[in-house]
Amino acid sequence: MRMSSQKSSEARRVPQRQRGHERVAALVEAASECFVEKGYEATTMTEVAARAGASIGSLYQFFPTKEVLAQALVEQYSQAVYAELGKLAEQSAKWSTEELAQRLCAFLVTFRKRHPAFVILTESAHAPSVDGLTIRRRVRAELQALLARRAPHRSNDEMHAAAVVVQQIMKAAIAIHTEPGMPGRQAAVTQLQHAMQLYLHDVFGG
Amino acid sequence: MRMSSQKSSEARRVPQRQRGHERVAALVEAASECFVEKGYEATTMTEVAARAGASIGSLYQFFPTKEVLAQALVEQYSQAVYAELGKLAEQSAKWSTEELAQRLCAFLVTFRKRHPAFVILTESAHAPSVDGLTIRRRVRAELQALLARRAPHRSNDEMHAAAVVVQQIMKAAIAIHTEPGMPGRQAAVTQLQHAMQLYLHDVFGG
Amino acid sequence: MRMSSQKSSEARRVPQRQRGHERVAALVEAASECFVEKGYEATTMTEVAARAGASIGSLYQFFPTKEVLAQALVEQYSQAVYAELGKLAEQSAKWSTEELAQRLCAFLVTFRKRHPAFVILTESAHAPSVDGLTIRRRVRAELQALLARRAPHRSNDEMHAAAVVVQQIMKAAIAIHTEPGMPGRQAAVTQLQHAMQLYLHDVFGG
Amino acid sequence: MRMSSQKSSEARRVPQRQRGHERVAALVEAASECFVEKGYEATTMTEVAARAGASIGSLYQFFPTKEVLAQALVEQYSQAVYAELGKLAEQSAKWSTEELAQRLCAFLVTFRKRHPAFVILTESAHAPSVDGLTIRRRVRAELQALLARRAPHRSNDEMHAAAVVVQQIMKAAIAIHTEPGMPGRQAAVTQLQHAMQLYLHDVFGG
DNA sequence: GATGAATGAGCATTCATTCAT
DNA sequence: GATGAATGAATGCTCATTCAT
Repeated sequence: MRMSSQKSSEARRVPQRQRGHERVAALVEAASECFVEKGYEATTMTEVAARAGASIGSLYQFFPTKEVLAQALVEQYSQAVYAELGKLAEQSAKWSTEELAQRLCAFLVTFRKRHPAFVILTESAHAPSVDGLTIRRRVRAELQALLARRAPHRSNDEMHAAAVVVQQIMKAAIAIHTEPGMPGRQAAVTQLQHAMQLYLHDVFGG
Repeated sequence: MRMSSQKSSEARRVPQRQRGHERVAALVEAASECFVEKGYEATTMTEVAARAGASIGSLYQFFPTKEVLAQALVEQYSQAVYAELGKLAEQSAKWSTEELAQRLCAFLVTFRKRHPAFVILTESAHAPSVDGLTIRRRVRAELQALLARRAPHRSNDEMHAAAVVVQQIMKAAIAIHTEPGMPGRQAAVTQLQHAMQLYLHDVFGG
Repeated sequence: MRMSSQKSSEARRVPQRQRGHERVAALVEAASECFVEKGYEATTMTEVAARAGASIGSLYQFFPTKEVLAQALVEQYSQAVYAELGKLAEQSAKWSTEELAQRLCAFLVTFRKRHPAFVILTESAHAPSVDGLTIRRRVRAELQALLARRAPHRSNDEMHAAAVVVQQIMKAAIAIHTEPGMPGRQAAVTQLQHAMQLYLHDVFGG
Repeated sequence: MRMSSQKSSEARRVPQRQRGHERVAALVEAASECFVEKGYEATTMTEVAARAGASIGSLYQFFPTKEVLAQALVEQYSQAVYAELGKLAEQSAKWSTEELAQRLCAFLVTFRKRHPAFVILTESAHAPSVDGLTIRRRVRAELQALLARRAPHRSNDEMHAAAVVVQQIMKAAIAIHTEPGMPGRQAAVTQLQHAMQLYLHDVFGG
């Protein structure tokens, strides 16, 4: 007796055997690599399968569409961001503004190192219907909550705007880390942190 | 005897007649629209030609590959950025730090409104071999020069780092302007300007 | 020692247990639905299995190919047609020509309502190698016998030709019943019966 | 200046050069053969192209979809049926009922010999969105008009029903002609004509 | 016997690019 | 120079069938 409706074009099929789980893991890993190296559009399902040591049919067994494949990755990663962001928020209470600025600037950079496909899939404007927007908003909401604890005297609207700014600076940190062959990269990172710190000071104290 | 007839197979052919210039203009315009609407990869040469009211053969007469077409667009636009950025630098001497911050945040946003394809082609990491990197560096250099006039006591390295930060904040402004359906967008923009101002104050005065 | 264990690789395996019979019944039922809804070619083994609540492997346990599956359906139904046609022939002795015409026109229509896959699989010229021809001939033979009782003075050849005509009119009845949204369908059916009656009169009496 | 909107998935592209017309003709011819031999679903675009001596890209240049290809065939043929049916109607006035019956039975059979794909594409229930229904209705309407001239005393509804019956008998003629290896085919055809004649007599005279 | 993962040839379709007219 | 037909490798995806567990 089945319950899940398998529309073949709806959701991914969930592996039910040991072998299946391993396959899916390899597939996801391979897909991640491909997306990072060549972007969503230029990644071919054939190559993903090949890189995972699977047949094309095997790939489609679990991910009925390239889009679903990308969504699965994003889903996986976005859960991780939320979780790690939550942890950051917890610890943030005991940090100085300077340390907070530093941690925030490092956050996405570090995350991207572990899950490189996340940022690529999320930012890519013309990628799939992977809803980067939804994720960005939720991240924003978490940041807003984090900041609000430190500036209880500010309105929600003020905190939202601040969260937007902080989020953009966090993204900027990635860009600086990512740009190939940038001279004085470390100094630039430090300056960005400094800018973040100045802004946070203003938000918390002003 | 023609002057400067470029025969290197990778360069676009320069139109020799009036009619040709109109053609090229229409082609470039059509390409720009397509790239904006669907991104580099998803844009087809056939559609560009069709939208310009030209035949596919005609398009290839002037732009021997899709990549060259994109590069032509970027070339055109990048000249414009440099020029406008130069003008900004000239005028910047008489502005308060606040006004400078505001102008910098508005700069790319305004530019993008006039030339939407520029940012798309430039940012898209996996698009063509359009060298966004070169452009980014030159823009950075211009910003560095602009900032250096106000902070003569700073070293070149310090100014480079500051230019990187400023550039990133300018890009952030685009992102905020571009995100669909963002609530409190105006407040966020204002906050970003504020962050820029705080940072510039520190750079100039500290 | 099993009796009649069919090992020829093209024959379906006969289920040995209670559970197996239920399975097969569900499978056949599901297949019937699929064939009716989407035709032979468009029906996938995977969907048949899913609709029967079975796994694809289970389906192949009993029906080694898609073709065998279709043949099993046709086999099942064709036995039923022969049987029902036999009953019709028995009763036909006591009917007026008018009533006979009416019954004949209704026969396939009624049968199709109970076993919709039969006609689809049988008529579809390019479907499987289901031998619709054989069935058509046997049905024809039964009709010929039925008619011959009423027209003993006619030769076999004459009766064969008449059976062909009657059979075609019976098929026509299905078409009229099946065409979607036909206006005045009832009147058309009545007219077809009338045509059948006129023809039978001629055959029997002329 | 173009006028026709080329939606690439909408309509077929019309050839504009000599070469193009030849290609299209060859393509259509090849498609017709394939559809006849294997039916709509089993026909592959690759084979159509190959049989026409064209590349697959060339085929898609003119027929953006397999469905459009089929529709083009049907369109072409249906215009021909209407025209020939019109001619038949004109001449029918001077025919005896017997001759009319004979001509009607022969009509589709003859047509099918010249355009074998027509019937296949039109009758195939699960083919494309080729609207066999629309064509069938229009043919029916023509038949109704033809019959109405001979039976002015009949109502429209009566004539419609009669047209349905006549059309079905015409289709039956095809079936009899088409069935492989039928013994006594000629006698059967004659009987079908006879049945048609009996029916027409009744309609016209009764 | 049941299950579901694995396979890969095959299909419709796309698109950058070339070339004859 | 312009036009549009030609090309074919490449892509996303399907599905009948096999097989290890």
